[in-house]
Amino acid sequence: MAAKRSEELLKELEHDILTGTLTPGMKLDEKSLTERFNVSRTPVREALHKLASIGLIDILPRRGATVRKVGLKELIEMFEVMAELEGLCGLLATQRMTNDEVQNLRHRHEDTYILVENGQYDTYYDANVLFHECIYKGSHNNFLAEQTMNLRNRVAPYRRIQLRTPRRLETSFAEHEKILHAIEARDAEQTSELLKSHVTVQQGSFNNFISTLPMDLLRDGS
Amino acid sequence: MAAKRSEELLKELEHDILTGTLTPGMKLDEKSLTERFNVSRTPVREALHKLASIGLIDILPRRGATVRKVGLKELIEMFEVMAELEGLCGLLATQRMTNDEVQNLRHRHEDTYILVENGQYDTYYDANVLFHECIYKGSHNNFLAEQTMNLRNRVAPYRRIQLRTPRRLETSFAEHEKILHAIEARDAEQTSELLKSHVTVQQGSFNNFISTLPMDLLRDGS
DNA sequence: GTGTCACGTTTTGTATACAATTTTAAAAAA
DNA sequence: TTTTTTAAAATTGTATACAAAACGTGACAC
Repeated sequence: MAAKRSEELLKELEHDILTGTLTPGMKLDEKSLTERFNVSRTPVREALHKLASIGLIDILPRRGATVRKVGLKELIEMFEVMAELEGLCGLLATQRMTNDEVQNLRHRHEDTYILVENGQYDTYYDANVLFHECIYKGSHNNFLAEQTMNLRNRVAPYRRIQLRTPRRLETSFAEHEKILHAIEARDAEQTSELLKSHVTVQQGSFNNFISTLPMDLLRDGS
Repeated sequence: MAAKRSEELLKELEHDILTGTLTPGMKLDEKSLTERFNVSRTPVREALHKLASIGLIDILPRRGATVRKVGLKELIEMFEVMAELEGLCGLLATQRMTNDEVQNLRHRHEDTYILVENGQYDTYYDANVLFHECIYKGSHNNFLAEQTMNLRNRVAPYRRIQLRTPRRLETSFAEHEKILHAIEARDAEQTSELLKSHVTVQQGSFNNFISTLPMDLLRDGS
């Protein structure tokens, strides 16, 4: 897109936020970043502004940038939208995926079984992302796929928390199996419903998710 | 958000694109903009980058910025997502709007009747936007409302074209009446369905919309 | 006449200098 | 001790200067 250097910064900072190296609330002052990346303030500012418009950081006039803290209300709102987009992806994917694509998805799914058995949380998390991205792309609606991934990234800092919930992996794997089954049966409506609930409530309830969130990651007054 | 000056530029340029003063494909070179707004290149570049991340313009490395030309395929994809978001807004709004909010919406709707009778296209267009924004906000999901408005803005340059389709105003007004009726009846499912179809196919068919699009607004190969 | 290469111009990407505002810190007064 | 004021320091917003890459023009060769 834009400059080469500023694009690198963007990717790196985005990665840091998504993986939790930079947690919500942290300050990002320009000077430190210029030193860290050995560039001038100009590309740093461009990267920051891009992050801001993606929604990953907040920039207040004359007060610098901070990793975005999302209020509880907004987080719930985001999941509400996320569920709908994910459901639409599933609906369209079920109608539009070729048999080859479905088969590919099944293989990808079955390959993750070993990770569940060994309890490899981090690796499973990445594989999980890929599984869902396969469905996004399966919708054959590129714009939708990108929007959904963007939103997924935006809530990622908060999802990673709930990684180590007991039996989380087994539950996720079982739900994936059901979703895959619905796709193979070409039951679009059921795929959509399964995905909508899979996104947020995963296993038990949304309450579990909320309860396990460290409060300091949320905006004050939540 | 960011700087005061660059924020003004952003708004003004966005307005120009949304109203059609700047049409898809036009080049936006930095020098002209610095002269037009009497500022240096720095705020100009910031505004351009923001527009790029909103999706209204394209920035190619070392090749400048152009008002975004959306391919036909992508345009269809965007409307597919738009319909879903609009439908979700309607679904939630029907469940969550207070009686006062519904009443307010009805008044707003009835006020537009005079515009239909007089064939005041431009004024009706604005009123139409407000009507829909009322529903967005009625979802009581601020994040969803913003996302929907953003997407609406992104396709706005292409919607404005079809303004003068014969009997477009009457049809739109009648559909609004039906939507409003479903909301008043608290029939969330019907509201959602009505809105989904209202967004795109308006009156006859999506084909009509596609057919009336000036081809030079679309990317090559569409 | 057409195609290609070279040079000059234009435009973008980056760095740095300057201006303005906010934060902080300390000092003075209550 | 606490609060308020004030000034210095640090940080952000803007402008300009410099570097590098792309575009256009023109000349030369075929």
